[in-house]
Amino acid sequence: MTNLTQTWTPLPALLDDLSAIAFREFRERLDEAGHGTIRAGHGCVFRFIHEGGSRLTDLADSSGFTKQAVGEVVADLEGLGYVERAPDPADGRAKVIKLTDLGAEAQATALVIFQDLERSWGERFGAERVAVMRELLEEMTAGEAAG
Amino acid sequence: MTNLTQTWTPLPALLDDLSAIAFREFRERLDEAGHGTIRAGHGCVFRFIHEGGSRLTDLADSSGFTKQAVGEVVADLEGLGYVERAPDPADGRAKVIKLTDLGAEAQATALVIFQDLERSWGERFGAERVAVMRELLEEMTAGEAAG
DNA sequence: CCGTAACAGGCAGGCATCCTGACTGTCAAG
DNA sequence: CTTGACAGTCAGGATGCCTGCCTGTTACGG
Repeated sequence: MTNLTQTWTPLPALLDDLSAIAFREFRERLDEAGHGTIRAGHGCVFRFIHEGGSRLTDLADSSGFTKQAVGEVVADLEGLGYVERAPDPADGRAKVIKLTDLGAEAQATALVIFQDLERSWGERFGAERVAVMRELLEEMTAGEAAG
Repeated sequence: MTNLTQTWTPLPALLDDLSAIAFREFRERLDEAGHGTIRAGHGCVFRFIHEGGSRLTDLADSSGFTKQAVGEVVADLEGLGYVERAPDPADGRAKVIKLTDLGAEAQATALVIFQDLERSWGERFGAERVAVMRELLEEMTAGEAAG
């Protein structure tokens, strides 16, 4: 699974491959935990929502998607009982999107799965090396690592 | 760009973030090289095609997409002049998909860009650490690293 | 040989996920 | 109290992938 001229695989391709493997595993475990209806696209909410609630526009800006796209995700999650929308008392235009108890539980479960997966990788491939990779990834993504 | 509860970002999310940054940079340079019409989805051909030509089914199996999806990509690349389809002399059912000279040139250019990008990352973030990441990624993706 | 299963490829249609554009209602500055 | 900016939503469209079905070819068991 990865070739080009059978010799050398570009790093971005490796990143994608590993990401796909990881997310497949992640969703499997999330399903076992009873949250099988959560899809990858829902991450733009779970990943960026604030403790006290977030506005749609904030989620859109943070995730890089449009308001419409995130709005659809939020409507979906609302129907599934993971978030709820309430009018913002401070601004009549806005609505505050908050995780429900179920949503918070799912988010916490997801966090545990991710942490467990990383720990597991450390055991199999070397905690030191995985730590190096994490640190590097954090640095590179922090400052728009292009170039 | 990357939060969850503002504290810790799952590795798969970091992988995706970096991948997105890298591919954006990649496409920009590929565009400068005169291959701006090549899209991400075309990778399933450029990445897995064999030197002497490949069958559609092989490309589909290697890339993990369906024959129909890859077929569409191949038709697209054929229209752009990057590949050509010829009947397989050994099997009347099959067709051999081969890179044209233009396609080979594009593939080579892409390879150089990826190598250059990786070298550049090494300079900015430490060649040693980037090498560790590459090695780790290769190991993890080689054996279906889940678990 | 021949009939049948397996296979390569392609056509049609569907669905999910994202987008742009246009709109309503609310806020804030003059 | 008018005007411009902004929050959110509705409508429509592009894309990229899928499943289902079909044709033509090959390979194998009788």
